[in-house]
Amino acid sequence: MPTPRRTPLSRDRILRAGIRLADRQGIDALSMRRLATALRVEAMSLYNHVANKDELLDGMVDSVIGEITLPALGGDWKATMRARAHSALAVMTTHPWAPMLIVARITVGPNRLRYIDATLGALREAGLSWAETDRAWNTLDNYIFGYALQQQHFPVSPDEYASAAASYLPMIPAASYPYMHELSSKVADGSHDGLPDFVFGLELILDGLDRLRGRPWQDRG
Amino acid sequence: MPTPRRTPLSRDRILRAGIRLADRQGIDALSMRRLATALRVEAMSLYNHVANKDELLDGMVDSVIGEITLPALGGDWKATMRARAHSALAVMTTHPWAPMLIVARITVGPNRLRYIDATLGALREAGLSWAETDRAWNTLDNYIFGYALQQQHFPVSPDEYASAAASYLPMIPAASYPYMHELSSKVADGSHDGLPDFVFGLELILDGLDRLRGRPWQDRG
DNA sequence: AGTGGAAACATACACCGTAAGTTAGTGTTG
DNA sequence: CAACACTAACTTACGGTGTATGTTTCCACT
Repeated sequence: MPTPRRTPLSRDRILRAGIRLADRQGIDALSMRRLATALRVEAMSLYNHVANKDELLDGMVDSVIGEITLPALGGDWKATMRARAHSALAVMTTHPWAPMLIVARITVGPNRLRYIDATLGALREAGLSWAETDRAWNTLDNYIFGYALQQQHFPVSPDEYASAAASYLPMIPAASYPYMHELSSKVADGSHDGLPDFVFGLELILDGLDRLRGRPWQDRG
Repeated sequence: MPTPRRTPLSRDRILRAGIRLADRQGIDALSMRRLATALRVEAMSLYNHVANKDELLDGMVDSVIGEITLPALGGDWKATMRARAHSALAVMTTHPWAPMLIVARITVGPNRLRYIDATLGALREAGLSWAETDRAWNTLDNYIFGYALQQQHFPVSPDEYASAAASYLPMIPAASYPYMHELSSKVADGSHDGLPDFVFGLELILDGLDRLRGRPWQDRG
């Protein structure tokens, strides 16, 4: 027997397998038994490395947050925050189950701490007060993860969006829902794409922060 | 036997009981069996009125959305949208389980349709193009529900926030997380409340939309 | 060679959503 | 009034869940 017949389990191996499984089969498919099977092991063996399922999910979340490229200090703050937002969204797109868990459990792992710290740094060095930095960070992340959630659960894919709008149109009578009806019509006939637009809200917020930044001195701490 | 010994079930009674149960015990406590028990009935009887648990949740969600006061047409658009946002947040605070379900399942009931339609109307009549209206609505709702989610899962209550920050401080060494550490210090010593601030991001977005609105004509449809 | 401890396995429990089948009560019709 | 159809309740059962508890295997060290 040259190779050990049992490759040993480890917390890291479990986390990676969990992420893989959730990526491929969806978060609902991630049960302790199924994850164990994927690792060719019995369910209870996992408990030697993670306390329980919640801790497993926390670990997966923090690992995924680690994939987001950290904002760097010293450059143009707006470009930095823009890049951070797009990186976060990209990671959330690769792991569609992640945003829900991120907002559902606040527990912070080391990666999340690092992520928050770098964000605070970029905003603070951009000239915002501490209070403004705190609020700016929250506003950005609320928007980013809110967008990721909405995008993830969208029922139709972008390319079939127009045809979907056309087929839903009868269920939105103009008499009851005039604006909804007209907007859907525009999507159906192609005069408006109707696609979710991450950039729109992001730039709105960034511009708003910029105006705040350029404001004359007042309650700054 | 003057009164019927069994008060008949109904979809509406089930929905209301579900909302009550979720409000009081949390959404995890809402199982078909427990809900049935609360209604003094067997679990399977519920299936005569709702197709399955998902449909039950959809009904609860749409009912809750119906509690949000609809934006009215004709007034100051900004005040209207501000009121809408605060009403939505208030409803999400009364039913803390709701925002998660709202973003998790896109299915639209009549109340949600009405809610969206009124929102589109207010924005459209404020002078935004259809594309801008669509994007503005999404930006606002991403922020509102993102905020509600974050607020709901916050681990400590506002009044013990400062003391919580003080106790967490040792876990955030200044060497590893300088900005996070300093921000937490400011919360601990009371020089920054650190509380989530709904208004900050909301007004940022509303101001941004206002600037868009006053912009010279271009791609407007 | 023997032994201690880590980590795997096995069993069991209470709970979940719901398919399928059965029974009770009520309103309609002959 | 009797017979019936329908609705909506109940009962049972199945395969799944997270995990507490107890047992066994195997490796690394003396």
